[in-house]
Amino acid sequence: MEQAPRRVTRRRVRTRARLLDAAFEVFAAKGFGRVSIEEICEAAGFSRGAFYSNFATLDELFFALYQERADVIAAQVADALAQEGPGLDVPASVDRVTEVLLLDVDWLLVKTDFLVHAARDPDVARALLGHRARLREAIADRLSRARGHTELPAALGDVRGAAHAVVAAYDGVTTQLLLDKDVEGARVWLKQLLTALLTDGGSSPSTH
Amino acid sequence: MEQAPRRVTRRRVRTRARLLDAAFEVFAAKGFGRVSIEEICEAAGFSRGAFYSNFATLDELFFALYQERADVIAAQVADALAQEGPGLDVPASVDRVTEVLLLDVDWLLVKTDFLVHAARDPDVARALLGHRARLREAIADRLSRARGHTELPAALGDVRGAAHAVVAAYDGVTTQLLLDKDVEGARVWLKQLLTALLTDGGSSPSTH
DNA sequence: TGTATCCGATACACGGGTGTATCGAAAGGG
DNA sequence: CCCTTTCGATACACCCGTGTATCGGATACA
Repeated sequence: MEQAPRRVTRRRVRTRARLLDAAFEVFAAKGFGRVSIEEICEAAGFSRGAFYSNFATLDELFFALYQERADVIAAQVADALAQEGPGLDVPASVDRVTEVLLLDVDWLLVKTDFLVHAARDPDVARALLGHRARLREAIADRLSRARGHTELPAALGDVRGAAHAVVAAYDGVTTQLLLDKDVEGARVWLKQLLTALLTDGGSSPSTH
Repeated sequence: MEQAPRRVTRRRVRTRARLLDAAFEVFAAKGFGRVSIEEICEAAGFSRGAFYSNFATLDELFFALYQERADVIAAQVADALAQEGPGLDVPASVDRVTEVLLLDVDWLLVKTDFLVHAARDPDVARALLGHRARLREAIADRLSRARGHTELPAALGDVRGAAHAVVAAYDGVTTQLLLDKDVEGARVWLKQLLTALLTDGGSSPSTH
């Protein structure tokens, strides 16, 4: 298993990275499924030989691409959640997280392509589900640490239920954003939705 | 403009319908973008000539397919919302609507494909946005008719905001459903989310 | 039933993407 | 500084899907 190359190469990682970056651009522009291997190589300034030397199939590249970027985003979110001491109020965290998320529409496009892809491939679906589960867990942790400062409404059950709701709200807002491309609107709307879900009674922040 | 055929044909509509049905199956199975015109024709039992006689491009067929099915679903939802007199409580409507929605995972697959497609084509996006706006309007109507029986939490602003939230919740639940394929779970979860959003304080229905 | 029209099947030419095999050049160890 | 190893470019054979033009059978109307 794993016939590793003897010398751990160096330019290899560079070209691999360039391929992934180019793939991101092309995927965002045309959508996975309407993209050929050639296009990606051309965008990266390589020939197809470079591709086949680094990946076996387009799916494999797509998976690597998603994993890479998703990990970065996840780290950013974790950062935003972990900042400040164990017990700040939820609204502040909401603000900070919504600032981090929903930034890059291109990423959302690729992400949704990946979702659609995963929906038809059980293995990929498992991976994505795992990723989402980890995200929910981080959110649940944050929420439980905020207990006492802001009590959650009981409607969603325990903290994990609330985390689930947060993710659902995020996905819902994403869907609309993909169509109207209104990032700022999506941000305030997400903030509103989250505070409505997470704070009991949900005192409207825009009812000044 | 519109060079209409003299005689309004008859078998034409039959083959067109068969093509659309076949397209739905193939799209659901493989995803738009990984489907060739030939595949659809083969699945429908036709040759490519039939296709080009009825549609100019795959996109056109996809649009027609979406419009057709979406209209059916929209009518079903409107039905479910319009049933019973002007002022029943919201939870009952929630029950009935969640019963209608989230039934067919294949439809969700195609629908999401269409979303991804629309996200990259402004014209299609406009159409989809219009469809969603009409849906929100129907929901808002229903909610305003229920005023007094169940007061909404103020966090979402007016009734239109609440309708927006309902759609977002639906989209969010859909995303998860695409991955875990757990229709019953999604239904329960959507019901829970909606009641949490729409009833003040959101008394949990499972906290007997 | 005849007949003008329509519809879908067939044939053809073409472009483009795929995967593999081979080779020259870069990279890094000794 | 040489020399082995690795990487990516090039070339080749191939398949598949597209779009169009043409034709024969089906269809609807008189």
